[in-house]
Amino acid sequence: MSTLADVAALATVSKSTASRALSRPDLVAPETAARVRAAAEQLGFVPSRVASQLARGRTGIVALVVPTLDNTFFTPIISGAQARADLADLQLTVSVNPMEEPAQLRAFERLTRQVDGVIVVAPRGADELLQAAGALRPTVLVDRELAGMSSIVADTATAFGTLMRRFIADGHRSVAYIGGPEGSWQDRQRTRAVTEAAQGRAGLTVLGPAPSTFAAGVSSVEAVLACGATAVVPYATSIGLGLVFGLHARGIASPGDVIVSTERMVAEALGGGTIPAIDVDGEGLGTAAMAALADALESKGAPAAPVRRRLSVPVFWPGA
Amino acid sequence: MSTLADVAALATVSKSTASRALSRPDLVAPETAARVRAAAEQLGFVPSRVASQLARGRTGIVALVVPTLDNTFFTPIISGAQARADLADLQLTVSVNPMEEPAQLRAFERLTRQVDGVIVVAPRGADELLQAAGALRPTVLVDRELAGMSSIVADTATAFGTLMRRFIADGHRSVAYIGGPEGSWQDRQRTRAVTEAAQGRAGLTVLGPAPSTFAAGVSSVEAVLACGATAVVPYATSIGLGLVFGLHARGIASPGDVIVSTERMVAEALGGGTIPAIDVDGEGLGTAAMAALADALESKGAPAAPVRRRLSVPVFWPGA
DNA sequence: ACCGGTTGCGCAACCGGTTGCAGAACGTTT
DNA sequence: AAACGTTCTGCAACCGGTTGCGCAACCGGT
Repeated sequence: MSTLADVAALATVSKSTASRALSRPDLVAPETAARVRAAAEQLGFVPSRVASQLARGRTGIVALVVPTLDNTFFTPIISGAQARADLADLQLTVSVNPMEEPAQLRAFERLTRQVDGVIVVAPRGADELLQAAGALRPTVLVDRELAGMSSIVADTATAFGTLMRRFIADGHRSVAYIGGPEGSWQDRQRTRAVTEAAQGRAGLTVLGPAPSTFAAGVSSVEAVLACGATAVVPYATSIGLGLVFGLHARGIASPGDVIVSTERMVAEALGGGTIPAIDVDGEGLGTAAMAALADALESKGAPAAPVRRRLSVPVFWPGA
Repeated sequence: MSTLADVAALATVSKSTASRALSRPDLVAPETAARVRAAAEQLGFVPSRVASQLARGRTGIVALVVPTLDNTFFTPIISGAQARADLADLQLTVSVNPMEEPAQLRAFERLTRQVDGVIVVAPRGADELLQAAGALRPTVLVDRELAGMSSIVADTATAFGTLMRRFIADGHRSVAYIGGPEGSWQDRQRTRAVTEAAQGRAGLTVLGPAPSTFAAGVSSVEAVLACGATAVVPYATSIGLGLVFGLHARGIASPGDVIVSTERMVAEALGGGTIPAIDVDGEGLGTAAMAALADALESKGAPAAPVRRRLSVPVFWPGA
């Protein structure tokens, strides 16, 4: 393992010059920079992150907190954040933490002290916990908005409203919305949106709350049939998938007798263009969040005003 | 942010004594240790990980490399590893990297140098890449075996063989195995196992290779019907789920006309005890791998012989 | 020839812990 | 009482980069 000192010696310059040549080449003579670079190359020099972290007083690590990995909604967010982190030369560490109980908050605090900034995906965590979290380090919330904090959310509420209006325009008179987990921020937004859209134009049944699982979808078949809905908008992809499965298992055609909106990719696999779908760009959420965080870390001087972005969510309609 | 020096000053001891009092209390007088601890407490002292990493020459970070997060097979592994890492006081950083192309190997190497050890889940990566990886740092392979390297694998091959034998015993005369992604190590094991199990006892059609996706499952319906199989063992849960969907969509009952084995949880949701299933303990893989790695890191002196564990995979049969 | 202004580089002091080594203080053995 | 062994503590040198500051060389301008 060669160190900066080795490189400096080989290039016959001082450690300081070597350091500058590698990290801020504009501060040294081009010829010198080249010599140092060549020396580094020759020795296979890899700067020690730890040492530079210590010297700079920054870890260069950011944490991404997700409530669980069992939900395919979160994983693309991770990928997106990861990609963007690489760009900003930040190390990403993923931590699974629902942020719902005090013990989890403690774990979160321990984590937080070791990193420069945090991205938190906490659909259900308590407001106060999140607020406390944000006080410690620059923080970006994903898919949730909170006064005074930066956030990146997918505007699924609007998309759900659109779906609802389209269903009604298509002649559906009884529509169901299957709500998400208890306490979900997004669920509140979506419920509001679908309610407003249906207002006086069609019968809307709000089912749930339900966990975002396949099983929950399967077992919601009863309720859906009971309320006589001919179109269903489920909170989560997995719920929708379960529901369609449950319907099929009963010999009910979907799409056909009952139509269930879902997420783009799944709609493709299920019906190839015959099913209404929305396209939530999970990776986009991740990259946007990481970008916002990187910006916040950049402008270390000024605390920077909270960023608040809503990513629009396209709706795909059969035949459109 | 108070430092060790502050603590030492408050406790009127030297930095070295303060350090020892906190990390190796047996080396100082009990009374001193208590005083230092009190001082640390009073100042809310949190030792800087970075500083101690630099001094010790160990980062205390381990990396877990997974090929993708889009596959629910990998996520429990992460959770398991995470939990076990906490126990060993190791930071876990998850990196998404299929380890298939040279560029990815370079990224991997960069990552590797920053950590104490690595857990690699690379179902498809080339042997040489993995071997090269292992040379750099203590490495544990998951779900793949390679000469000279530690590995933890789920013994799905045996489980798949059992499924096959059961199907045959149940009277199925034409059975299909839907293979996994090209180059998958596990796929080779499983193909061998099912082939041996079917040997001369029933017609076996090996389909695939196919990516481990829902869509691939849906589009494998044709092939399954074409070969006249009445029982199917799919490589991945997602493939099986897609297949069942596809069958239902065509009005073919499953279970009924065609039976598809799957993973425990899914079987539960799909048919509640009517479908043969295996139960791969993903978390178990993760914890076992992390445990093995932690051990290897502990015994830094001796390189420690490679550990090779196979976790047995239970098979659930309807009515059993 | 003299001067203010770049430009490029090196010295040395950091960042915040860890640890080998030596010495002080005290107890034990002969 | 001398010699020796423990136990505890402090000094100072690390780990490997980063950066403020000062100095020398060199620039064109007058």
